[in-house]
Amino acid sequence: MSQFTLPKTYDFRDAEQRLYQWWEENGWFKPENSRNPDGKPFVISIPPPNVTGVLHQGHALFVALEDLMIRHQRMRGRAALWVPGTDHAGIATQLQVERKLLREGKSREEIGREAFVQECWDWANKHHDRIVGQLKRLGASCDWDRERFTLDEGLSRAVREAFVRLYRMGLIYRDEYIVNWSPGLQTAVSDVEVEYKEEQGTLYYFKYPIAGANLEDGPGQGYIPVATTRPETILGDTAVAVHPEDERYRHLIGKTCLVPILNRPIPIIHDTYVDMEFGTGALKITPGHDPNDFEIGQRHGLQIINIMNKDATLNENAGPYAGLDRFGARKKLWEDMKQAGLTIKEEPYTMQVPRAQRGGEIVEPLVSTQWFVNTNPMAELGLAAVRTGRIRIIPERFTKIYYHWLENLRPWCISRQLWWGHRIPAWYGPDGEIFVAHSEAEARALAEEHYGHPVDLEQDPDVLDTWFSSGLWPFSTLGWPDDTPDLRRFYPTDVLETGYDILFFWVARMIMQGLLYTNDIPFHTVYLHGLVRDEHGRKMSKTYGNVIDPIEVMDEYGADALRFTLLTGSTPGNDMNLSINRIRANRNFANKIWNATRFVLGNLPDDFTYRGAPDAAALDTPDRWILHRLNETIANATRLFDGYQFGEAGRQTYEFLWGDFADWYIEAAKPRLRGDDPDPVRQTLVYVLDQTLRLLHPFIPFVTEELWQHLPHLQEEAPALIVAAWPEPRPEFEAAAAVDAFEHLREVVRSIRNARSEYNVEAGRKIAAFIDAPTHAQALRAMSDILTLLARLDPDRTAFGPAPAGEKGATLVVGDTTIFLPLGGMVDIEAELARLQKQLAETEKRIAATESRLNNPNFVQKAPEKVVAQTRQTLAELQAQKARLEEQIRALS
RNA sequence: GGGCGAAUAGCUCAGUUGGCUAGAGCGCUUCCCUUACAAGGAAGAGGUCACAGGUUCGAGUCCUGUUUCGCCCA
Repeated sequence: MSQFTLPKTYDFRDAEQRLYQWWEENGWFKPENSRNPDGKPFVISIPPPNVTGVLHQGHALFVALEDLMIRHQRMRGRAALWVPGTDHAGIATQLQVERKLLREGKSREEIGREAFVQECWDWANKHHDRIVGQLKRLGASCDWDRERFTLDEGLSRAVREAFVRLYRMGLIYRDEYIVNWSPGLQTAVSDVEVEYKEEQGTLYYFKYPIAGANLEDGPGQGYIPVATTRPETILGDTAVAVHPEDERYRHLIGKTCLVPILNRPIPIIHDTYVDMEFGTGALKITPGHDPNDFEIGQRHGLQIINIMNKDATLNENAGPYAGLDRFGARKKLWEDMKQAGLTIKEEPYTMQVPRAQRGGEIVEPLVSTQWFVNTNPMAELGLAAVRTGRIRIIPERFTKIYYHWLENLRPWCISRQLWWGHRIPAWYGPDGEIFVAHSEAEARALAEEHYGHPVDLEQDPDVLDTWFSSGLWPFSTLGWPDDTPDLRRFYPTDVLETGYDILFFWVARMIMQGLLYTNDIPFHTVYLHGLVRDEHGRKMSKTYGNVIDPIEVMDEYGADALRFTLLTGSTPGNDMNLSINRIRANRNFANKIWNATRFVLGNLPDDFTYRGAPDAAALDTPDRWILHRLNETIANATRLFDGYQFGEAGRQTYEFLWGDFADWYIEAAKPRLRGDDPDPVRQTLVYVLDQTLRLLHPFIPFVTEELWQHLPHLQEEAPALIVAAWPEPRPEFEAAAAVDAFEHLREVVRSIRNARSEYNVEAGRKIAAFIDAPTHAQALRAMSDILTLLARLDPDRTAFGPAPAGEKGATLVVGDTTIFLPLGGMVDIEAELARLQKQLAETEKRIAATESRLNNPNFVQKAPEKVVAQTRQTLAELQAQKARLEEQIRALS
């Protein structure tokens, strides 16, 4: 019995938990314990998940990708650090807690701010362990000692510092401005938090009466026809605008018209913004409730009338409609206008409805006093960093989107009328004077200086946009604003990996704020992944019922299967469709590796001594072939990793392990393990497996580590695969001749298997064969054990040399090798001839194509020498094959 | 309206400096429980690489245009 044994099946449930704990206990997630602790660091900051969230495939994908990069770089010898953490997710969390209170029959107003914030903390603390535990299940090799939370003391200090600095630079200001108001959430939200949905609505046409005229005088005389999708905003109109060159209305410019029902006089103005083609060509202007109108209003010095309360009911400015909600008012006003003969028509209209990203309700443009960041100077920095190549975005096409966004930035509204979040560090004096400071004490001191005596201050009740604190993440997590050892050693970070959907929300703001506060880029590479959709490309949603829950998937198929599927099924920046079938297939892959390893271990004697890379001099053709292929696979995988082509690296390694190592090398090893000198084969088996497990570890860390622990190792080897060295190709394993010989053997075996199948030879039956191989005779002879085993030939009746004349059988031509299988009556001559003719025709077709290429002087002259030589060799082989085929056809005819 | 992406086998997808007969998984057909693995093995069927031009010795890959679908921005 061997000392190297493995259970019959892989129990990932046990292994995953055990290994994760073991890695963590040994400190291998920490850069201090890497092979090269003082070497160059490699750092990723986690995109902090919502602390109260539940793991979804988006999390699974980013964990898979980032853990892959971290593990790969750790193996490459970098001091790898993955900084973990969670986000307080202002609106989302506050909504959850409010719902919880509602279930208990309470409201946040009832319990008050302090108690509510405490409830939020309890809620966050309670849910924190769940999301973190789920990240760990995926295998995330984060340094948990460095875990941060966006609301923890250190990060809160960073937020205050950032705010104070921006304020002092004049880049943060408080202003009355039109913002996106979410009536349900009772807060302002920023432009990026509004999504425009195409929805079926109505375009209402009506008459704007001209002061002193009669409606009966008709359009352009008695009234101006105007169209709107939101009639209730008529009540807040402060002008009607027409295009200065519009012949229909030109004469009305400067006149006055009357707001329907309210009869408030407003001017008729001209502005080139007006689209003469749209609607009636005349535009009602509501600066208080439309962002475009707001700007027109500013240009023309128009009055701003706010007709709406914060809960989207109308206020006293709406006259008789005060107290109605916005949609009720719309209906009632339109009815009243109908009665007054002011309406013209209604027509169905597809419009862009602004909805809150969170909650989905219709956002109301509203003028209110908020805090804003003037992002223009930061945007310039952000643009320069990418334009000069200091920061690279992968895939590259997103740089254009990034530029466009930064070039068209509007002021960023950062105040939120919420309770859960970073309180704005601004205090107001009795006369409204603003004191922005790091702390209340500092604010008091400032105030005292200002007023000459101590005064009572009141802190701004609002909190900051969650993305404001997230924007500091890469450096605030490392200790900024303090000059900590971590900040010095690990900043700037290396790669920022996240979904393309938060390029604006998060990535751009991190770049801008990072550049401004740290005088450095926060990372040199942005890697963007796509969305995970269901098998047929639909967005996963609970209402569809097509959600593939990562936890359930891991329960059933293991974390490795999920990771490998996510990693090999996607390309950067593209959405991926996830299917259970694929996950199952990759679970099978883990099982394949497990069983290949069982085979290898089962063939090692008790006294086996592993010597590392095999001695090339002691090796045979199959060994040289697999080592050559290993070299190629290592080189390709490494190159692909360096180019962020992780999926392709994984697929190629998969193909190598399954298609080359398991299907051919192990099969070829079987007879040789029973031979005189099995040691080189054993060394090669262990070595190739060891190296392949290393290549696969970043993709499927659990099963590879578990198996690697069972493999024999050199004395000086690392204690765990997670900290073992990434493989490198070895020049002494280059073996073109062995590759040629073994590939030919593969072709011969396939060809015989094919013939057996075609002639319905029973799978178990061993048959005779004559193999006439001018070029590959020696190699095939040397591998005859393998050949007879794999092709199920009878060794006693397998001969090298031409077939005896007169026998009935099948003739196979592989290059210049001819194989004769004396199958007697099973074969009929007609069928044989037809098969050979078919192969001949195919061969001739390829010869013609190859010749025409070589006959083209341009090809010979312009194509790389390597390609030309390759083509010449192909042609020679094809011609040899053709000669053989013709020979056989003559013999049969 | 502007921009971007996708279109390759029945399904889901790879295919990145342009270069052997375009690959994989699943599904399908036939055979096989051969002591690593039936979650497996062997053989096989299945593709005018959306369409039309162009560049090139050579195009699934580069360029132009068209069609369909999807996304982002205004």
